Amino acid sequence: MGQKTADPRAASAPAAPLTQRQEARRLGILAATTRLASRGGFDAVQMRAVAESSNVALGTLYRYFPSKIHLLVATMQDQLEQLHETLRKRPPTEADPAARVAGTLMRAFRAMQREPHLADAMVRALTFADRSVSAEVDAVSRLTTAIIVDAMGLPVPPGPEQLSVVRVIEHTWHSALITWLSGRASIAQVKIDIETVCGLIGRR
Amino acid sequence: MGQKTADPRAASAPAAPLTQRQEARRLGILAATTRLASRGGFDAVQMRAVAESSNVALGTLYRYFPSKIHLLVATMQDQLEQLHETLRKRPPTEADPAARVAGTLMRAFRAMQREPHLADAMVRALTFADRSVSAEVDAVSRLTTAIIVDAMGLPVPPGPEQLSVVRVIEHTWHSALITWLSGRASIAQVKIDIETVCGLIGRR
DNA sequence: CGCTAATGTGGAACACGTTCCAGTGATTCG
DNA sequence: CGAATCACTGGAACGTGTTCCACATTAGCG
Repeated sequence: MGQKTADPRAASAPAAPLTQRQEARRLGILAATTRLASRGGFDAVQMRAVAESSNVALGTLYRYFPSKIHLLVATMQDQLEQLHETLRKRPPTEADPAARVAGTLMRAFRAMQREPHLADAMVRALTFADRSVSAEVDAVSRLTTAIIVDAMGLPVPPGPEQLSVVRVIEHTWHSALITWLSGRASIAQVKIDIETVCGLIGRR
Repeated sequence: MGQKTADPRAASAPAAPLTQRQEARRLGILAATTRLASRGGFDAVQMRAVAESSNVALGTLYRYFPSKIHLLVATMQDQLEQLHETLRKRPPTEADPAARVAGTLMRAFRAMQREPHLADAMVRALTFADRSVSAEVDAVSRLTTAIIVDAMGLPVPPGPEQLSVVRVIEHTWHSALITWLSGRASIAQVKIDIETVCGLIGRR
């Protein structure tokens, strides 16, 4: 009676396998979301509009993504995966680990500047998410961590102290992004903040 | 035409003076908000409920606070002012500036733990706020900065580098709070993150 | 091929933030 | 005191996220 079988994508791995059609639908929804978000930001991503724009019924949209927040967090995950891919192909070249991390984050930041509305939608969703989205937000967080750890060029299993530093960098990254998106900090200030926090790297 | 006279409290100082009745109303609204938030968090702060609970018509509530976000950010400002007051009376006693800041933030954190729902409502509002609330969010940010600067025991005008450090600490504080509130980080982890970022103090 | 369960469709309905308005005080100024 | 202005009330109305439901389509499976 209760469960209507598994959602088509509970967290990431151990969910229903998704047929081709379903995967295509999912991607279509994410594409529509990106499109709408790139225009009007968070507010423009209206569930009815997403459904229409991706040729899917509202109920179906909600079956794939149980809330607007889930949808936008999934979009962020999508974008981050692309970024991670790009970064793997052309990794940062700076000599100093701290500079590599700062450079990587600034690259990501520049990508956000190109699509500020999209960035707005994704970041607002990320920080507004409550416990019901924690699994998905966690996935995004792991991705971000991976990107930073890669940039640091750490030996595979980083120690707990290094992980703390990475977490603090991630905190600063998110929060600085928010202050920029809400117009309370300039691009230059975000840069300074990122560089400042990267000063934590390579110290004990 | 257009402006319906000044809102009863645009940002902070240069607004309409507010009569006693009005100030009382304002405080009543904030009290009702705190009450409701302390129970059910962000979702429980429903504008109709706030209006009813503070014996004010919905339209009046909106005249005082133009949105739910404004209302919650104002509540946070209120709480922070109280905290600042408390801290001024009993300042941190640690010898090291970094330890003083960490201790101060942990004290604030403990206050949040006592009212997690209230904290949830306020912090979610703070990070969800868009440009239309930037003045109010800025006021909160200035208050937070003041608290941290006080704890550092800095000479009155801190240099730009020190201000960057303070901003990074603030970023970490907000973001760590969010991860705790959404159940993705433990209290211990928040403590570690705060202590880690405080390692930036007293260097350079 | 037909049966059955799972999926998808279209749309109504509901909740809550927000806006608006007509009427009723309350306050101030002449 | 009278009049004008402003604030407050009560409530209707609207938009958007979310839920629900009756029906249609699809996909596997004997």
